[in-house]
Amino acid sequence: MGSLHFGDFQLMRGFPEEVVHGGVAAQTALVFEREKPGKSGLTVEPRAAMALKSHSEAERRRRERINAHLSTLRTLIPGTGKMDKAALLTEVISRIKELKTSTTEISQGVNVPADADEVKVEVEASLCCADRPELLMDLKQTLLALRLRTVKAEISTVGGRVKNDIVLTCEGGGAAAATGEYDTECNIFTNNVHQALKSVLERASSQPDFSAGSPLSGKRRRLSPPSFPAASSSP
Amino acid sequence: MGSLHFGDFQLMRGFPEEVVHGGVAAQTALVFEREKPGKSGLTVEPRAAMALKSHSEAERRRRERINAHLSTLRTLIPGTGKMDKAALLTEVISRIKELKTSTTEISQGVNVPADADEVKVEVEASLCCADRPELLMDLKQTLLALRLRTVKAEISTVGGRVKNDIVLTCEGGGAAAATGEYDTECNIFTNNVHQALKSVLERASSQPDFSAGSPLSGKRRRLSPPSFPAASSSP
DNA sequence: CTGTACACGTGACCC
DNA sequence: TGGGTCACGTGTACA
Repeated sequence: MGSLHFGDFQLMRGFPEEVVHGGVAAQTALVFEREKPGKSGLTVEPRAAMALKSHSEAERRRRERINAHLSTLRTLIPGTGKMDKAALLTEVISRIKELKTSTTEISQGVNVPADADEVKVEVEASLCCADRPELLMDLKQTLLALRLRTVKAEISTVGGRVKNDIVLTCEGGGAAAATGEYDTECNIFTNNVHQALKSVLERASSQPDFSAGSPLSGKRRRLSPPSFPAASSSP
Repeated sequence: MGSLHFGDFQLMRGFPEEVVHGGVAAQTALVFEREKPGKSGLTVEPRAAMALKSHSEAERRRRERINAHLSTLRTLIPGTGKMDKAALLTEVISRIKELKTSTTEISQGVNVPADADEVKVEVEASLCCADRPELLMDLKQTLLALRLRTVKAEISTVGGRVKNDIVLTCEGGGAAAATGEYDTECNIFTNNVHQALKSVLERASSQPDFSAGSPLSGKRRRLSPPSFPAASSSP
């Protein structure tokens, strides 16, 4: 699938392919036209000519297949439309490498056993509501008041709505997870986190809407905006 | 990099390439060797022969470049060592497609904002230790005793060591996240989870080893460590 | 005029 | 023995 709908970059490199087909090399092949019947009663030259013709046709099919695959590769990787064959393949291998590393990074990110025994407990919270100008600041200060440390944060907005995915630990909980400090520091109800986030939600609802007339019906993603993981706040 | 150390599948298809180089077509090119100086004082046939030779050489370099890239693609995708060129390209485009879809799936997995306001709080715990036969059963019962519900679990083992990544909520916490039930049910210290997992760890350590000699000395990566920009410690 | 890039046909090779 | 694949040299177009 998806092989012939492309721009036919390398097939139309001059003539409409029939003219090329009866080109120079084909004529040199027809130069051997003689009258010499084979010993088996069958003329051998027409057979040889037919074999040669089918041979060249098979080769032409092979080239078409390969070039069709190259064209689909061009559609898969953006920006390679007018590239060289070799440059296209270079881009292909770089894409495969970076995609492979990114997938393995993500999937085995927290998935490889460490060499030391350890126990880690984190709180993963997500808040989804309509976007407000001061939402991020409010959220940040609320979490700060709970003495929680932000390990990871991911924010995405679509159609005026925002979703914040946060991973939290208690202060110093990362390194102290295997020690006794963790136990004394991390006495926070998940309850507390939940209630705090609900308070953020309520405060946001009591204020005027951020995007009044939102003309965005199309999808629009926004990954990790520069504002959220701001560490230092009001001292 | 990484182009000539491969098995040289298509370059060694018969002769050692020097014999091929002086093959049939090259001899037919040398047939035009005559003595006929051009009117500008310079002989034209040797020039044409040289141009033709450099042309074929350039074409040969181009083929080598493309085939080198194809060889690196063979090294990148396992199992394509003895494949056709077209089959190799087919495998390449399928790999690119699946890698692309998997990355987008992972990255946008929990990333789309929901249509209703909601707050969700989960506990994400990970336990990393040497593998034991009864470890899983112990872990399961321990979490059950805490009235926690396992939302997601990921277990990976390497070299006799095991890592369990678990995402937990209180019983019925998933649907009741936006209601008041959640608050009354989910009064569990993350502390408690941590201590319970530590007890599992201690029970595992007091029992005979599962795989005696663990030969793991290779490097192992661990992404997303608690190295995120830490919020200011003391307000 | 000099490269560079592409498609083509052809000989050799392997099932 | 054909059908399939490969590398090669060549003709041709474009910069």
